[in-house]
Amino acid sequence: MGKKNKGKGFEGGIASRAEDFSRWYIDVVKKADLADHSDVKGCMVIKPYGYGIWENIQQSLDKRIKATGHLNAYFPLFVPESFLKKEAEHVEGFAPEVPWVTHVGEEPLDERLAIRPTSEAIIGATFARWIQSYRDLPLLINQWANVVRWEKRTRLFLRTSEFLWQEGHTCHRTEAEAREETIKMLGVYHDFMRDEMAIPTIRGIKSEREKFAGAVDTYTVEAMMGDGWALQAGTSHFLGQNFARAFEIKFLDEDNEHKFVHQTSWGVSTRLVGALIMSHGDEKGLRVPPRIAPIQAVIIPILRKDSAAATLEVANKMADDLRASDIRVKVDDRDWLNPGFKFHDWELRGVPVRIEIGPRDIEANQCMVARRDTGEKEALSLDGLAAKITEMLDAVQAGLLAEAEAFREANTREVRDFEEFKVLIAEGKTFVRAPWDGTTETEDEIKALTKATIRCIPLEGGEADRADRDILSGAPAKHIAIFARAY
RNA sequence: CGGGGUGUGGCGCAGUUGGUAGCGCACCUGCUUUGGGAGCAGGGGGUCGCCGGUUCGAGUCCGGCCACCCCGACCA
Repeated sequence: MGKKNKGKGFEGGIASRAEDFSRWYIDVVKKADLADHSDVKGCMVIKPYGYGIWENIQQSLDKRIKATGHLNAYFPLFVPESFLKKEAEHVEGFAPEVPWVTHVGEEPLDERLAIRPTSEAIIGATFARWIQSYRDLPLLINQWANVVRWEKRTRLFLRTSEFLWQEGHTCHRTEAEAREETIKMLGVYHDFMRDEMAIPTIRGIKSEREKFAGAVDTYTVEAMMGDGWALQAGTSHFLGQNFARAFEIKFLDEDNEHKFVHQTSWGVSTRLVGALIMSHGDEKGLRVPPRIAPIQAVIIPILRKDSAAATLEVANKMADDLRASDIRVKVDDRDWLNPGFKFHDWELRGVPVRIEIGPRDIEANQCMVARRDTGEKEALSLDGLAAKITEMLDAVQAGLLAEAEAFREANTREVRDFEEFKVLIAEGKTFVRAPWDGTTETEDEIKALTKATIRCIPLEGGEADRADRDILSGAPAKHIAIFARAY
């Protein structure tokens, strides 16, 4: 029995988040039933609960993508080698991690097929046929798909050989319009992550070294994880006319001239589930923001032999009432587990609100309600419960965002001295804002010396002062960049 | 691709100097429990990663292979 022993040492427990963050992450993914390693190296099995989170991310983001005028379509998984090779930088960037289909049965194919690492090539070739006139523009397409990048080192959700994502591909008449689209979709990601996932992100532009193979400019939304490391949560690329030239995506303009389109592409992936875990998790496990949670409230009936049926009936009725108010509810009616076990179980899975209902409560026309984010527990009347739960879910949503914002603020520093820079990075918990001379040489040297990479030059606050000198080289600074250890 | 480590019931592990496999959790049955990880009793489940060698006998010793994990390199 010994309840005291059932903390850390308990078999069902997880590693301490404070002591071993990466072990904690794996434990949460597995014990909260989000995903598992598969029989294929580097690939994962996304389990129903984890997939439920992804589905909510998908549905919610899909609405925003459609609300900005984009339409969903689907393109092939296979990319002919000749297509992939058309954009030189692109193929060079992806070649090392592309798996190839070379045979059908025993017959070799005339041309081998890449399993898509991303779809610029196959979509570009298609767009060339779709577009004739300036009246066909802008062309605003999105696809939900799986892609494959054969990674040498993988981590559940954060970097797997196959992953699920969304990739937007657009064509525009002018560069200005395409650039505007690039920034607009970066904003859609930023707002989506803030409003739905309670994850604050920094919008910025990537350095030459970190940008997408084939892009002119790559923009990113960078998030700070619970250990202070950075995670690129989404990207938006201004492709210029690189792919348009490679695939001859041309249109006849008003002035009767053939012109190449200006393109963008942008994406987020199942990595967002990893971002969610590492942003909001705590020592007890996962904390899922209510708007994304597959289960927003779990009802735990306190079942006693003599009153079990009556208690269950009240619990089920309560669930129906909450569902009528669009709350996603589950009644945990497993009669072979005691309440204490269930409390821990649902806390580990991060369900935002827990409702306990037992004989004593029923008598008093109340229930006990606990918030996952703060741990606060209070008695609430059964009358008008749905409205109060809805209110509480909003409070949890806001609370998680506020906590994440405060954490990032507390762990961001503006630095002008390289010694201080080194110390902060070595401690590994900080976003360091520092002047950069804009050269790849300096960027590489800083990385070699400290392991810190330039996450981005933030769109807000990325301008260097005239007096600023590069943190390492001492040369006049071109930007204020954000440096951090990154996943 | 370099360095290190680990492969034994579903999971986590133990297994002395070689003698034919065990523990915890989980699972099944029954009874008692149930408001912070329940108790008792009974029960099911393993060709010890693979191949070969040494030996009367190998989870244990030797050789080869494979897989996975950790650290690095690499990774829009």
